[in-house]
Amino acid sequence: HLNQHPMTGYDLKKAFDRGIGNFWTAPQSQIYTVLHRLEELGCVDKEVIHQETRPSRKLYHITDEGKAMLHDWLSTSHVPRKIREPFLLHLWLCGAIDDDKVLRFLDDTIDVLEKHLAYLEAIPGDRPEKTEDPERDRFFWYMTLNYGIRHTRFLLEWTKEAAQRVRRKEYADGKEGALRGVVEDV
Amino acid sequence: HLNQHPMTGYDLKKAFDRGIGNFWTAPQSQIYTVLHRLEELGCVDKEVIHQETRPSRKLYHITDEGKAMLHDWLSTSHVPRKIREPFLLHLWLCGAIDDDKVLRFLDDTIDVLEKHLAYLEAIPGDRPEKTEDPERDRFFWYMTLNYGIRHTRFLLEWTKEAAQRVRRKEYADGKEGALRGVVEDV
DNA sequence: TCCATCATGTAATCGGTTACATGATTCT
DNA sequence: AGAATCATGTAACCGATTACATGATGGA
Repeated sequence: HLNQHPMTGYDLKKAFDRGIGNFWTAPQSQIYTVLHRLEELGCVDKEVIHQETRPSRKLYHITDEGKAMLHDWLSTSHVPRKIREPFLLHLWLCGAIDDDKVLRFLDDTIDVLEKHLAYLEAIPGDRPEKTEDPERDRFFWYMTLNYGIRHTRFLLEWTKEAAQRVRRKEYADGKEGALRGVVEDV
Repeated sequence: HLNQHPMTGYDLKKAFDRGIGNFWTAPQSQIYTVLHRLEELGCVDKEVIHQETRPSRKLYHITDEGKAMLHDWLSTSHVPRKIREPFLLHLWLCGAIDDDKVLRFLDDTIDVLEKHLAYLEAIPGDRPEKTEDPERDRFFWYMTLNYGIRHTRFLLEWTKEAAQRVRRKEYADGKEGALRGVVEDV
């Protein structure tokens, strides 16, 4: 982001939205507060450009310190062991409700996922706003989209299978049921 | 949870940890504050049982109102469209660093995922603490574990593929590269 | 003797979200 | 005429996390 060129909070917000806006949006107020925080930490320098008619633009330049921190953060993985997914909580609590409610929930989920998948798949890989970016950047943008699509597909498949099992009432067969495809076919 | 039998905060914490502790843990303080909140909302009734030697236990019983709310929440899906995954942010920002750093990140991620997968796969499907639960509850517990494992497998596969692509420097071929398996084979 | 179990809370902090507030310019 | 773009911020709130605080009992 501002590793390449200095940016204002406003620019940053736009870049963010266009970049991973499909998976993550940050409110504009947060951008500004984070930018202030980064400034205090010495990660960025502020350059104020006065304007007559509008609020003065604040161009933020990344400092060497900021660069170091960024690179540091980027070169190690940050995969959480605990995936705080409401979906899992939901699933776990399904013991408390009866089958048709569970199925309503699962079918509802399938529906949402299908719509979302369709939406993601409809995003053109060569959208015009992207074409001005350097090839390598575009590649990583593609990768995030690819991830999103594949992930949603995975979710969809899994949920469909789960719904099948509930429909067929395959509760009893622990390993042979819920864990099928987990224990045996490794 | 306390839909079946009344529980204390302490019990609830344990049930929670044993239930979906692998994917979600809540600090003990949160349990208590949420319980207080639920009481104010009229979702639970408190029964105080005095004890000489210890703090008095507070048994919480779910009310009809609470039951209704729970069932309501459980029978509709809550899949977030925005999956605020740090991983995606990370991936997107990879444009800012060079290939070996990207690969270090991806390999690191693969490593973490492999360890995590091994951990999840080592969890016995018939752990003793579970066997006292009713069959149907156990089924849903299995399902959460199943989800966790399959999800981690998906992540692992995807990340390995991604690392391959970076290693082979397949940046250029947008659709044919990053989106392979997305655009064509639908 | 030391650790785990039982059993409850409060206080401080922190990051994120929503809502509020302003105001000129340019495109439709 | 009305919407979108440019451009910044503050304030209130809310949920989650961490740390602090207590203290008996029973087993290794």
